[in-house]
Amino acid sequence: MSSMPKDYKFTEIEQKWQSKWEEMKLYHYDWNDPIRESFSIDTPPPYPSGELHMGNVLNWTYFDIVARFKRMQGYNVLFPQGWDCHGLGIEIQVEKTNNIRKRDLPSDQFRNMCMALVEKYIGMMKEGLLKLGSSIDWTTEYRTMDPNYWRCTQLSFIQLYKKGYMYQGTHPVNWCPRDETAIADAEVDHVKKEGALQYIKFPLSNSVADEYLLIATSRPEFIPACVAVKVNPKDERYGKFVGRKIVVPIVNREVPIIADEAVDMTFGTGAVQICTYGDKDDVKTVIKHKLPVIRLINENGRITDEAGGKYVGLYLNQARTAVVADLTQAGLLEKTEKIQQEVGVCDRCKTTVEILERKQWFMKTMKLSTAVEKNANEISWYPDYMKNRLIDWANSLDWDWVISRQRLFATPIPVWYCKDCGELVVAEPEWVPIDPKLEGPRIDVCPKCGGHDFIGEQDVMDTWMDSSITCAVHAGWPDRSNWTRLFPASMHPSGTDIIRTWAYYLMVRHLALFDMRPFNSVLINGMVLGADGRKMSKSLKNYAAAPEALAKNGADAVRQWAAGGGATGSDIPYRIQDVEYGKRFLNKLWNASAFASKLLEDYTPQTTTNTNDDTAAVELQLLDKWIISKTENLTKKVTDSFEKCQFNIAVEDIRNFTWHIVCDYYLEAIKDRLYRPEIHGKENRIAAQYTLHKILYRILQLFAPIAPHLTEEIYQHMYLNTKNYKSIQISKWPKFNPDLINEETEKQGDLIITILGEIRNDKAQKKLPLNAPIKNVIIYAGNTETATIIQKGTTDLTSTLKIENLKITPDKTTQGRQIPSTDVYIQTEY
RNA sequence: GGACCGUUAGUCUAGUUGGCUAGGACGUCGCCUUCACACGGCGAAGAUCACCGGUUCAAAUCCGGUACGGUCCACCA
Repeated sequence: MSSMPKDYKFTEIEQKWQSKWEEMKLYHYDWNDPIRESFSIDTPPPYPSGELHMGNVLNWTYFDIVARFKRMQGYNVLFPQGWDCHGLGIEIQVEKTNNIRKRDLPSDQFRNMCMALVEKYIGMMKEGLLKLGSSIDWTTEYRTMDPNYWRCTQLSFIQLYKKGYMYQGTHPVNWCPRDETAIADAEVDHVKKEGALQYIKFPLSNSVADEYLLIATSRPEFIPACVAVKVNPKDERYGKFVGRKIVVPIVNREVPIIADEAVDMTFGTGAVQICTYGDKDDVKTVIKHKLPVIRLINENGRITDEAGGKYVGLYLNQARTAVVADLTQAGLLEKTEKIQQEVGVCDRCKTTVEILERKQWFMKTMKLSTAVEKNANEISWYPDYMKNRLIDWANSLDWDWVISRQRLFATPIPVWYCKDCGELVVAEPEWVPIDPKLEGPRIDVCPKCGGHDFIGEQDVMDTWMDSSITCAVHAGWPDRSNWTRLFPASMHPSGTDIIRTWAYYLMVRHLALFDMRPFNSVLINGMVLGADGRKMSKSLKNYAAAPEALAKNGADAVRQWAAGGGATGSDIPYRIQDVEYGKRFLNKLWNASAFASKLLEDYTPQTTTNTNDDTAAVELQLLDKWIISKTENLTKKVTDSFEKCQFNIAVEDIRNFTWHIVCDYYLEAIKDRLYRPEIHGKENRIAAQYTLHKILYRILQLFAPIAPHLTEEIYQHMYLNTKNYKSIQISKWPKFNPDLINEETEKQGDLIITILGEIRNDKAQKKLPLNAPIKNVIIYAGNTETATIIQKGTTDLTSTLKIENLKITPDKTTQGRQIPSTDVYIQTEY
């Protein structure tokens, strides 16, 4: 036992332990341990986007608590850390900060700029994770832009190609005209926008009476690409026209009028133009009715030669103005209405997404939906109801996953095309990592035509292709022969917002690659909101910077907010008061420990590493047994809460018990026994010391996963000599001991505590200090049994309350202060 | 429009299998400088547990409905 300084200086102490833990290699996964069971966390590699944010703090606190808890339970814990580097976000930022467009400079130069920015961001985020005290095994650190990770991603592509999961096709895809790339459904955001609904006359062909249909559309610029008009066959107005032809204005092309029951008769005019492609519904209609496709726009959102006529080269919004003007002039525009519409925008650059048909690479994911649902139902979800998000998403998809992107900073698709015959050459596993834009295939001639020249694939892979194989990569695939012992991962942590991407893509990739699910449980975190309950954003002025919060309050305080701020999976606001409360609790625990360490200076406990094997050498008092019983109950509750990832319950129980039961009552009650053994007896003093020593250690252990730094510091001062663990972080998690639970003792102790509180209350009402002496106290127990119980607390009552004469009688009375819902009455005389 | 979640004191929240005299925090008010801690202690006020109905000896808790809020998804041409 070494003496503890008066104040807890979190800045110094947290930093000290962060580097000491690293020196001790405390968090390294032991790849060669054949005995201990492994527990692996599929740490989602974050997208380096700048400084660590509060959302990261929440996530990493969650699974760091799990990692520390599991480690103490004796598991060989794998807590890896990677960085998901590629992506449109970085490309856009590099363009913005350097004021360039990526296609204006050599691709490798642009990619180097991206890598430099990513490295800068990784540095910032890593510093944040270290300050948070995350027990990451840094020997596992990787970047998805590293050649070795490219190799994994490309290898998985080759294997999936060989298994028939990867194919090329010309299917309409979501297209961002600004970034000139295809994007997945999951990358499309929907925003509300004010739009105009134009009512346009489409003349019927071969009509003697100049009949026309009125078409309502919010996208008149698509008229040149109109391939049909659809109506609901049940619609009395139009049913009779089905099968006839109609003339598309401006281009004067005849198109069929088709029947489709999906048409909403109440919206607009009930007659809809089908254009290739104005929206996703058009795509479905074209496929269903086998309609021709007229390509209206090209990759950068301009009108094509193919369809454009006089509008060639215009951007869509320019074309709209021109088309509307032309329609007005022709007298075909009947009216314009304002409407609220929702449009899809690119989630990175917010440009309106268009639908474009272009050759792309796809992964056959649709056929895995049943398997996704089955596996989602078989794994554990914390909280359970979140599994619906994955199942619903899998079942709602309209088409396969577009895995190709037309970008630069990404993993290349390892394929080539024969210049002569177009034959596809896919890389062999031993060729990767490889960039087909820079290198040719490692064959001499085209296997089909014998040609010598090849063109490398220009498209690259979706970033999710990198990050959706983490479970296998973390486990050691493809290099470690025994990687399957860490697969599936024990736990995959995910945010509510990325279930449909991360959890889904992990699921389909691993199912397709290995016919195995990637993880056995999912831990869900909610979003971090501003203190006002709204989404945290710099523009709303409710943004809290994580590095600042950590520097100001320390990791252990911020971690308490993250763990205790709300139920697992629910969104939690960042409330400063919560952090400050956490800070005050640390202070309380520190002071209580410093106090205890003084009182325990002359106490020599048995040296043991078995938490359940120490026994008191002396007879314990009622309150000693009472607090030990309560501590066991707490142990059970906290262990259960951690098992179920209910961190908020664990935090609250530990704090309330420590602060309001141990400090406010138990510590107050035993003070006099500890101070004055000459009055209360040496045995009584040792009993209190034994109990205090035991319960404080227990509290530190239970709290260690949440506040690792403070608990470590106290442990090192007070318990290192007797407990034989070099760190509390690897001490053996306490096992709940039902033998130490005694409900009768707890009830009796509670009665003593209630009496204590009642007499304190009496002093308060008489406006006396709590240490004011009381001359006489008579407790009327009401019966002999109760009197005997209260008798057991005599020492603690008299010493805590400074009672000079305490008389306990089994007599009944109704005079004085009643202990609520009992027959016990108290009379005091000062 | 669909799915999921929520609605508990001025504010935030706990209450997982129905037994609660509804727990805690922040804030408010009063008292106490007490020999670990004023970053403290003791105490007070403050809640018809959104609303309506049902099941039950018993409902904040279970069931049905309504209203409001949130999140995700899908969407109207």
